[in-house]
Amino acid sequence: MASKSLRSMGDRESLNNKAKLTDEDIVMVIDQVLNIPHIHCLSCACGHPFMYHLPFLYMILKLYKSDERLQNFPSKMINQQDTENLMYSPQYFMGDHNFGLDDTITERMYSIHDMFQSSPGLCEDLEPSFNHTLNAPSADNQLTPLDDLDLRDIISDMSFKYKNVYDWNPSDVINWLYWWIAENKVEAIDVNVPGFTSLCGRDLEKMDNYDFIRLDPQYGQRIYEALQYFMFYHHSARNENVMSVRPFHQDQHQLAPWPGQGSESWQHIRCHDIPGPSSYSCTDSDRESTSSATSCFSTVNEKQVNSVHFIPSITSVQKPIPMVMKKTGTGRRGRPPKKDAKSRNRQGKGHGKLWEFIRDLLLNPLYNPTYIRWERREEGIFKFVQSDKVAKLWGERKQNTSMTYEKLSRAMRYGLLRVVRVAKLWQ
DNA sequence: TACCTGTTTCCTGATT
DNA sequence: CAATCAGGAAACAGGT
Repeated sequence: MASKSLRSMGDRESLNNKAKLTDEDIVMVIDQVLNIPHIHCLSCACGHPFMYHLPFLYMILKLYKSDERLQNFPSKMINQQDTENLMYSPQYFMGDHNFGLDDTITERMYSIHDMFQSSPGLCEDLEPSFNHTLNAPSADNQLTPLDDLDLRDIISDMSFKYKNVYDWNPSDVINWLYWWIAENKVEAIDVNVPGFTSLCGRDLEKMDNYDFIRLDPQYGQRIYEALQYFMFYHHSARNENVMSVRPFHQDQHQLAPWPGQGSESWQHIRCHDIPGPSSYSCTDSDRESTSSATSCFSTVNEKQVNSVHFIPSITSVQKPIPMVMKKTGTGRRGRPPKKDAKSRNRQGKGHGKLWEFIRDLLLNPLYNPTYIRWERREEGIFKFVQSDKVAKLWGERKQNTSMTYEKLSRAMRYGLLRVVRVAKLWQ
C-alpha cells in the first residue's frame, strides 16, 4: 500500500508546487525528527510538546513502508483521539509549526503536509491499519508521556478529552487542570487547583479571562487561554470535516486564540466604539499577541499576490493617494437598486466582522497557511494563498453564496478607508 | 422610525 | 488590450 500511495501521490499535479519528494526526503525527515527527543513546537505558540505531532509522522511512516522504523516508533505516544483528529484534519498537527529543524527539513515536512491537504483520501486509505495499531490496549487513552509520573497518577480519568467542556463535571475540570499542569510543566503547587474544585465545565465556559486571573493570578490567563484552545480544537477537530469546517458558529463566533496570545481584547474592541486614535491603540496584550487589534487593512501593491496589510495601529496607517475620478455625466454611478434584495441574508450580530474573520483565519491552523498566511507578520502583512476559498468561507459565514474575492477585497478596502477618515478627523 | 454600522453590489477609471 | 486593482456610489440589513 505504501508504494502505491507514494506513486499515486507523486502523480498528483497539485501536490508538488514546492519540491518533489523522494523516499530519501521522507527518511531524512523521519531520521531528523525521531532522533531528537522531547523537542517542542517552537514557533506556533501552541505549547504542545512535539510529541503531539507525532501521529503525523507515524502516518508518514506508514505511507513509506519504513517497517523497521515503525517498530521503533513510540506508538504509546499516540492515542485514539489523536488518530481521530488526524483523520479529520491532518493540518491540525501541522498548521504553522516550526520544529526547530533546519529549513530544508521543515520545508520537506510542509511539502508532506501539503500532500495530505491536497489528498484527503489518503487518510481514509490508511485508516484501517492505522487504527489497528492504535487500538492496541497500551495506546488506549494515553496522553503524551510525562516526565512527572507522580502527577500523572493524580489524573484519574482522561475522559474529559472526549467530552464537551460544557459537560465536564468538577472531576473533569480538575483532571483537565492537572493535565494542563503536566503538559506545561508547571509546578502543581503553584496553581490554585483548590479554587477550581467546585466548578464544572458549564461554569468555566461562562468565565472570562479576568475570572480566571482572579482565581489564579499567576496562571489564570494561561489556563483561560488553554481552555479556549481546548474548546475550539477538540470541538472542531472531532466534529467537523476539514473542507466544510465552519468554526464561526452563530453562537461561537470568536475563535479561540493560540495559547499565549491575548484574547479578551479581540472580543471587545470595536472600531466604532471608540472615537479617536485611542480607540485604535492596542492594549499591551494585543501588542504582544498579534499584529493587529484594530482591523485596519491596507492592500499591498503586489499584483496577483493578494497580500494585505493588517495594520497594528492608527499611527502606521498609510494614507491612500486621493483618487481623482472623472465624472462621466452619464447619470449616477454605482449600484442600481436591486429588486430581490430581501433574498440576501445579511450579517447577524453573531456572524462577526470581516476583520475578525481574517484574524481568525490567520490564527487558525486549519486555514493558515493553506488559505492564508503571514508574509511578514511583524509588519502585519499577510497573503491570500487561495483567495477564492477565503471568499467562499466568508460567504458561508455570511450565508451569502454569491460572495467573491472581489467583493471581499472591496469590503476590506472600505474598512481601511473608514479608519483613515477617523484618523483625519482626529488630526 | 430614523439613523448608524458594516458590509455588498455594481460600476468606472487606473494600472499592470 | 485584457486582466486586475482601487475606489465611488448606493443598496442593504441588523442593531440601537
